[in-house]
Amino acid sequence: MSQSPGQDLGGGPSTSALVLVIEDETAIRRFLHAGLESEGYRSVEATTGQEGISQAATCSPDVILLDLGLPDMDGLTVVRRIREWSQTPIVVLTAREQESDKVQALDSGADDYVTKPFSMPELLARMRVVLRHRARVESETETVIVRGTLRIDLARRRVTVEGATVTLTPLEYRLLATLARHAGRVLTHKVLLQEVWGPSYTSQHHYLRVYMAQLRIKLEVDPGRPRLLMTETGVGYRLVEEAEG
Amino acid sequence: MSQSPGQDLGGGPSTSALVLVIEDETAIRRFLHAGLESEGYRSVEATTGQEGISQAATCSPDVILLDLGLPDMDGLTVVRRIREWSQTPIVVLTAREQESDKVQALDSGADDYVTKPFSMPELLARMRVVLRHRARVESETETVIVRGTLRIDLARRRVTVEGATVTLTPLEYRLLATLARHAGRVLTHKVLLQEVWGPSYTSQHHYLRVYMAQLRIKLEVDPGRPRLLMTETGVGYRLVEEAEG
DNA sequence: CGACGGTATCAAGATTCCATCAAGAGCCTC
DNA sequence: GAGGCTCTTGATGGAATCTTGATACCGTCG
Repeated sequence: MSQSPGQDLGGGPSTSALVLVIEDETAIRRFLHAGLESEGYRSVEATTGQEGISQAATCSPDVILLDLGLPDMDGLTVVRRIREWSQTPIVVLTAREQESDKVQALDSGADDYVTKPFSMPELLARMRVVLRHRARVESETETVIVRGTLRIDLARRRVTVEGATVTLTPLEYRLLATLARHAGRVLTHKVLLQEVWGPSYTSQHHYLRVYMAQLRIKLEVDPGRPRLLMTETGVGYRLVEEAEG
Repeated sequence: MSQSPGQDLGGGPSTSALVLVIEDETAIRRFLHAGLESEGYRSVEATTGQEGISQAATCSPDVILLDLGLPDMDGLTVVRRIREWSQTPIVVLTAREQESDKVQALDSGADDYVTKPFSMPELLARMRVVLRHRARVESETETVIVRGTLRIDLARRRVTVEGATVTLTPLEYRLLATLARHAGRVLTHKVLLQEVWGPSYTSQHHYLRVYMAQLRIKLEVDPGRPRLLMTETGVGYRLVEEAEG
């Protein structure tokens, strides 16, 4: 069952998986680099969260190894930022062994959590797991969604209406981004609450109402008659599939 | 990004995820059962590998928790046997912390590996990870049923007649979706009521009549002479197998 | 023909769900 | 600590949906 990084799904000549390593400590970075190389993976490195996020966008890696303890920004934020537009598997790599850290990272969108000191064989095995998931679902979500005058750029985290930038609060943006990532489909109240607020808020339907209203005020031409953010009574909400006339 | 025990696109009254627990030690089984129940998961239990494998086949769980140290057979074998025909996520649960065990289990097809003593919150978080993978796969599988001018897109929860979207109430949709999932077959009153309204409504035949009439008004060309939603007098209802001329 | 079991249709409460306004709490900046 | 922004929470009216009862239909059988 074990699967080599050089797995070739009928593509080009040498398609070894590309690993993005986001890690500030040089020693560990070298260690990882050596281990990955010996298994035939190609790797790209970043030493800050900012750099990591932009690398994730530009070099479209097959898997991301992320140290939570970066100097410039919170690791969880890095996970969430990447998840806003990318489904690339993320394996978190950290010295923190606290249960709450693990839960938070996993709920933020990480696919696995390995605590230092970790063993390279185990890390590699866990990478194979997330890679074989990915092999099954090779889907690239588009990063720019346009619906009429509304434009959502998930990678740049920018929302414009008729060309003018709309400033959204963090929660407003997350809600909109979640809907945008699944544009055209209904997302249930529960799913939305869980993705935007977290697993323990699944019954706070009220939050959704307030924030959907807020988004409509900022995005819709006539907030009373939404044409973009539709409500599916008793089920949830939906961002329209196509711009309508 | 996390996924709750109950993602529900109108599939039924209360669809919480089903967890198969394969564990021989009673104490741990109880502990797991309690933890799962408090999060709203339903669970099924097996105490041997054999039993576990057959349960995995019969009750089609959403995720499997598997103890590697079963009395009757090797845990790895259980993983492999299940993987021969099923993609259901498997989280391995064991006292063995040896690196080689982990690697073997993961490479055999397990999706995660948690060592005892484990914390329930962490286990639940890891379950959410594998469940949301699964949810993504499922939501991207297109299931579209076409009968003449009627088109039912189960993934998008969208119904159109001659291209025009028909707005259905939650109950209307659930009823239609249930019929559509078993298209061609007769569903008895009892089954329909149970799937759509819940187990305690199996005698409310009246509801069915009202809602079938409603669906026919919205979907049929001539509601008085149904060509799609057929009545099987004394038995139940049926969505026609093929579009008829 | 008339009764009967099962079915279809209609419409009016009852209930649930949704949009909106607004005030208070928490947090960060200055 | 003042001010601004954001998030949480409560209250309210209104819309959509569900439930329920009354009534008409339709074929079968006595």
